[in-house]
Amino acid sequence: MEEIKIIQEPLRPTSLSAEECRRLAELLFPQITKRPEDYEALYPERDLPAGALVTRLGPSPTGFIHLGNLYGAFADERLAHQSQGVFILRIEDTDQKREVEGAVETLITSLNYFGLHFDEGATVAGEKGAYGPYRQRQRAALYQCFAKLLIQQGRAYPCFCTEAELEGIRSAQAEAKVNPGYYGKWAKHRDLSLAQVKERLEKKEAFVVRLRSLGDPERYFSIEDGIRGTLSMPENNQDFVLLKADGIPTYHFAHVIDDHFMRITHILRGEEWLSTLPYHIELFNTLGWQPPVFCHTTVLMKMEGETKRKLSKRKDPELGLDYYRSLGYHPAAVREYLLTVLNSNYEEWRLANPGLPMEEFAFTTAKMGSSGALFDLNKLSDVSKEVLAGLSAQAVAEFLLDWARTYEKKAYAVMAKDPGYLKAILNIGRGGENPRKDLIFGKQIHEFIRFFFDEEFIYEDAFPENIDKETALRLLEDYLAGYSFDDDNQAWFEKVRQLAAAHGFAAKPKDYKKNPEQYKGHVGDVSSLLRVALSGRRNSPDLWEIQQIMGTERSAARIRQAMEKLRGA
RNA sequence: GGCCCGGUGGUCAAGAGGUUAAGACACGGCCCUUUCAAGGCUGUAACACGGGUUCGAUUCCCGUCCGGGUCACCA
Repeated sequence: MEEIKIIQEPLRPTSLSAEECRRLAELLFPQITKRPEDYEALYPERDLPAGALVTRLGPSPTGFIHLGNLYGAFADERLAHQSQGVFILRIEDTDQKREVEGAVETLITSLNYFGLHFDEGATVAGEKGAYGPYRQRQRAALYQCFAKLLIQQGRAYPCFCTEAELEGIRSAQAEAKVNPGYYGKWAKHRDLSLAQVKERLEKKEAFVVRLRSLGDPERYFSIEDGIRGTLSMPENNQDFVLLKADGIPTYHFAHVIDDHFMRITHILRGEEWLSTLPYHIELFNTLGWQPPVFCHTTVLMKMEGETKRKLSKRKDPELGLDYYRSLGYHPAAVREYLLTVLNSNYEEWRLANPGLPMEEFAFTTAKMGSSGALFDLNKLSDVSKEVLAGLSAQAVAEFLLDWARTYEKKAYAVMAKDPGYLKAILNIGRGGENPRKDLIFGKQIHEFIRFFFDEEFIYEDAFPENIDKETALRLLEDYLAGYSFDDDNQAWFEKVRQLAAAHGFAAKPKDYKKNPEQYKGHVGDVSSLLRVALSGRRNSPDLWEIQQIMGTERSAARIRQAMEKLRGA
């Protein structure tokens, strides 16, 4: 990775003396007694094989994750695990207001469901790993230690501005047509004297800690992004907030400190962080730490009307992970889909290696796209069909039942009654060179196979219109008389041909096409009649096979039921 | 609006200074076929625009346009 230009000479050093800075720090953080080097010792460099990557997922516990989050998380997971590195779950709970009860548990369960497992970090039970705690609010003392350090160094200061004062600054800036923000001469409390601070403190005024930025936005630095290559950005000059009034850090401060002390090597995050990268770089430089490799992923987009839009948790609840889970998408299918979106060469690899587990694919950040990808349901379906077609009937049956048990209880009761039957149904067209691919997700599979179950059987389609009622009844009656479970597929269909011929239908469609006036129809029409009788549908898998699975009794009952229906009609 | 990131068929995308500009999904046609699914063959369809640099630009540079992101004591 390329070296980052270090921001050097202070533009406007603090007006306080070194001694005053020390006293200020002590005044603000008397309770902080640990020193920076204590933390360096507490969280040592990791002893990992060469080339091992340490990545982290840092969700905020707002109780909702969508496909876009999974997308990034999956990249993190692959990078860590394929390099024998470490994959960490860190809960970024610095915003108490937005926290949702139980969100962490939901989050972990969901991620696990989709095959993401963490080596270190927060767990449902608590946490594991030597670099914890992994919930940021529990690391308050650590952040405060470094806030204190920066104040000692004259690189941070307390700011007592109220909401109204900040608003005043913003409107003045708007009027003057300059960039908004707390910086330079607009940073009112940047040069408060020690006495002034004391005075406000005595009045119990709340304060935040801000960085005393030394950057100059006229100057640019370049940085190598793991996904996007060389990036050119202006230096930061914002005195952004490090510690909020409650003593809890902002994302910016927590991110830099945690990623340093958890010894993270690669930071994957959404491109919405690109514009604050200069904040983070200034912080890393100020603290004298080597920044990890930044990898800014593209956000997953959604089509809204004519335009693309970033996935939003508020507007797109249907893109929430639980949505896919509740519809019964197989986790492997979702993973497979995500991988095709994540790495452009994955599909190619998959085509060449149909049988290999996806873990063997060499995932790289360089192959990740940097333009916004649209979530493509068609593609997900296709991938899903492919994945399900590759599983055994047993595996599909288990998956289907697991899904139905929680999301489709009635269906579960029906399907679970006879596991052998269910398995036989799901085995239709499975295996071999060109398996059927009509199963996509749980709910859809259930719809697809429900006609096999008497409890759920209904006539979804009408009987063929070109066969009159009398003929239809006679056909069904004769069919019933001639049917034998022991016939093989060919023998069975031969009988259907004969049956068709006996009732004035062409035994072969070609004959019918040649002389349509000589026939009532052709064998296909007769099949169609049988198909509706047996399955309630005009389209279904192979009829002979269906009857083999349903058995003589059930099949015969269906035929009789159809006759009843015809008579009644 | 400032700043940042992007722009190759409908979608996802490969690609290199000279290619007939891959592939996948979707869509159309044909074949196979008792329906469906699968399979085989095949077709429609793309380098945002304008300037440069160059013998040659979709590829490099600049501008324009378009899309997205971000400008919080949210992450």
